[in-house]
Amino acid sequence: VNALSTHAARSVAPAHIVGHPKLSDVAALAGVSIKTVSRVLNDAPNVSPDTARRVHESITLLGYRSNVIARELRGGGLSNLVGMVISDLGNPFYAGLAAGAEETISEAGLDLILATARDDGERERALINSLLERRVRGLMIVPSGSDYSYLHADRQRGFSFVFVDRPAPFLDADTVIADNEGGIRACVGWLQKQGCKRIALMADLESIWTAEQRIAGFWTAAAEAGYPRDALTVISGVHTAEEARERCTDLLMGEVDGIIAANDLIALGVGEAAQGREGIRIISFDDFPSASLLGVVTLNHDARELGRLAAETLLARFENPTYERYLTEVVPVSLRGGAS
Amino acid sequence: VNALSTHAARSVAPAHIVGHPKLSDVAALAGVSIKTVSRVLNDAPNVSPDTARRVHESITLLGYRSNVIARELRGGGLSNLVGMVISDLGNPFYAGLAAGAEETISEAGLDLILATARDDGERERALINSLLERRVRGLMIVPSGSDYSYLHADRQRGFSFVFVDRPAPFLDADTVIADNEGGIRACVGWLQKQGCKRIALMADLESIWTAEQRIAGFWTAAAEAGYPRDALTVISGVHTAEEARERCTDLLMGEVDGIIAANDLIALGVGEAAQGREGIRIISFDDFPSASLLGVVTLNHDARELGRLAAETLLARFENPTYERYLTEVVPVSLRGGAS
DNA sequence: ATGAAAGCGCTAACAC
DNA sequence: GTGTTAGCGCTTTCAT
Repeated sequence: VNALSTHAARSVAPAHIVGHPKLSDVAALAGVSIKTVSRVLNDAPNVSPDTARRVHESITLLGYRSNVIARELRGGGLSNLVGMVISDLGNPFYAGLAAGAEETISEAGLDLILATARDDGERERALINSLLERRVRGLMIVPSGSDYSYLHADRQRGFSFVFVDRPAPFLDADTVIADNEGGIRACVGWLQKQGCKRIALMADLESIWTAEQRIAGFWTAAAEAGYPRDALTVISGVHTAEEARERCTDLLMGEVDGIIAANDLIALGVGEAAQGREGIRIISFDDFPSASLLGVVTLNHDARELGRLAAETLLARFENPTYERYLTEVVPVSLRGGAS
Repeated sequence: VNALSTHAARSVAPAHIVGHPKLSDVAALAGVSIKTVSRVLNDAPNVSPDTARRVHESITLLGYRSNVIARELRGGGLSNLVGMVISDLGNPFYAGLAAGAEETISEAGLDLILATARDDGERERALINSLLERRVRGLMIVPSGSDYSYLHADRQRGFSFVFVDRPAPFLDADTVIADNEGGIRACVGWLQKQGCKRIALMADLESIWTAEQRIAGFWTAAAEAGYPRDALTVISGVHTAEEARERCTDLLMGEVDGIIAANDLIALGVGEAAQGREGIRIISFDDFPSASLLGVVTLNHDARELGRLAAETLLARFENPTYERYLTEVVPVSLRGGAS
C-alpha cells in the first residue's frame, strides 16, 4: 500500500476543481485592492470602517474562505497541524491515546492529523514521510518499525518528534512510555499476595516492544518473588481478544491459579474465558471499562492520560526544537485504586 | 475554544523554523536547474541517467523532502486530505466510525484529518470552517449542530460533504444513517417475544438526533406491538455508562422486565447494574465487545461498517461533485446473528 | 536533454 | 487609509 505517499492521490479520480473565490474576487467586488481585503481579514489597523464594511459584505456574498495552504506557504512553511501515527483506531488503548492527544493538541490551537500504521513498519514509514512532506508541526508516533535512523536528519534540523508507548530504535528522541517492568512487578506482587502458586502471563506478539518488555519483566519479577521456574507460564503471540480466549482454555485446564493479561484486549478474552471459574485471579496491565465487571483487577495504566502527556511533551519540545537533550518519561503504573 | 480557527495557532509558541532544504538547494548542489530536479522527482521523461543520479545523490545528501503545501498550492488548491468531524474519540462507537472511515480513505490514497466536536455545535462549526480553509478534499461529519445552511454555498460550489449517523438540519446533502426506527422496532419485538410485560428505553440526551429518533420509534413500535402506555418507561438524558448504571436502579426497583439501551455506553451501564438479576431482558441498539458477556443481546449496528460506508459515499461523490441529487442511505439493522 | 519565466493565493515591505 | 511589488516552494508553459 502506498497510501499517504507523495502521489498516492492519483488512485482516486482527479479532483474536480471546487471554485473557491479568492482574495482578488473579493477585492474586485468591493472595489478595493487585495491588500485591503487582506488587512480586513487580519483585523490590521488603518482600514476605514466604511471600507471594512464593504469588504465584509463582499466576503459573505461570495462565500469567501481564506486559503490556509497559501497562507502557510507564505508564512514560512510550517503548518499548525500535528501528526500522530498509531497502530489501530479500533483498539481502545490507541483510541484513548489519540483522544488524549487530540484534547491537548486542540487546546493549544493546533489540529491533529491521525494515521494508522496497522503494526506495519513499511506502511508506517510511508505515513511518516507523507506527514513530514505536509510540513506538520510535529509528530507523535507509536512506533511499529525497527529502525528510525532515517529521521535523524529531520530531528537534527529541529523537527519535533515524540515517541509514545514504545521507544524508537536507532533514534534518540523524546519518548513517553509506561513503566512496563514495574507494572508487571506490581501484578506479580498482587497475585502472590492473593496466594497464587502457579502464575501465567499472556502477552501480545513478541515483536511488539511492550510485549517483550512485559515478558522479560515477568521472568525477573517472578524470580525475585521466589516463584520457581516451573510454576511460571508465558503465552505470547496473542493479538486479539478472541485468540486470548482460545489460548486461555489450556491455562484453565492446568493448575494455573493466577493470570496476568499484558494488555486490554487480552484481558477481555481471558476475563470472558474465566467467567464463573472460582479460584483463579486475573490482573490486567491496561485499565479498561468492563474490568471490574469481569472480576479483573487492573493497573492504573490510562491511555488517555498517556496521550495527553505525549502531546504536552511535544508542545514543550516546540519551545526548544534543537535542544540536544531528549528525555524519556517513564510513567509509573501501580494497582488501580492506590497502594498495595 | 477557538481551536482550529484560522489563527488559533497563535496560542502556541511561534514556530521556530525548521530548516528544510528546498528544490533550489538540491539544484545548486547537483549543478542543475530546479526544473531538472523537479523532473527527477516526478519521474518525468527527458532526463539523462547521469543527471538523474547526481540529483538523487544530492537529495539524499541534503535529506530533501518535497513540500506538499507548495505543490498543492500550485496544483490548484485541493489537497488530498479528507476531514472527519466526530463527537468524541473516547466513545467506542465514534472511534469505530473513524477506524472504518480511515481504512477506506487510506485505501483510496487519501489522508484523514480527524477532529472532535464534543457535541458542541459552536466548536463544530469552527472545526468545519478550519477544515474548509485547509481545502480538504471532502468532509465527513457526525453533526452536533442545529443548522448547516452556512455550508450551502460550499456544497453548491462542488465541495463534497457526507453526514454520518445523523442528518444535517437545513442542508440537503449525502447522508448515511442507521434505520433507528426499524432497529428499535426489532428491539421491542424481541422483548415481546421473550415475554416481557413492562418495558423501558434508556436513551441519551434528547438533543441528539439519534436519541430522539429512537425514543419516538419506541413509542410507536411499543404501541403497535400492543403495549399499553402505562407499561412503558422512557428515561432520557443519559450520557455516560456511569449515569446509565445509576439511573438503572430506579428501573430495577420497579416492575420493568425488559430494557432497551439506546447505545453502547448505556448498554454497558445497564448491563453492569443488572448483573446477576434474573428475569430481566436487556437489548442494545449498538453492538459492542463485551455484550454477550453481560448477557446483553444486540442489533448488528456496526460502527466500523458505517464508517466505511460513509467514506465510500464520499469517494463516490468526488466523481460527481455537482450532481444535484443527494442521497440518504439508511442502513438496515436487525438482531445480531440474523433473523428473529 | 535542460533552463528561464510566470504564477498558484496569500502576506510583508515599502511606497503614496 | 490604501495600493504596488516581491516572494513563499513548487510546477507548468515555452524556449533553447
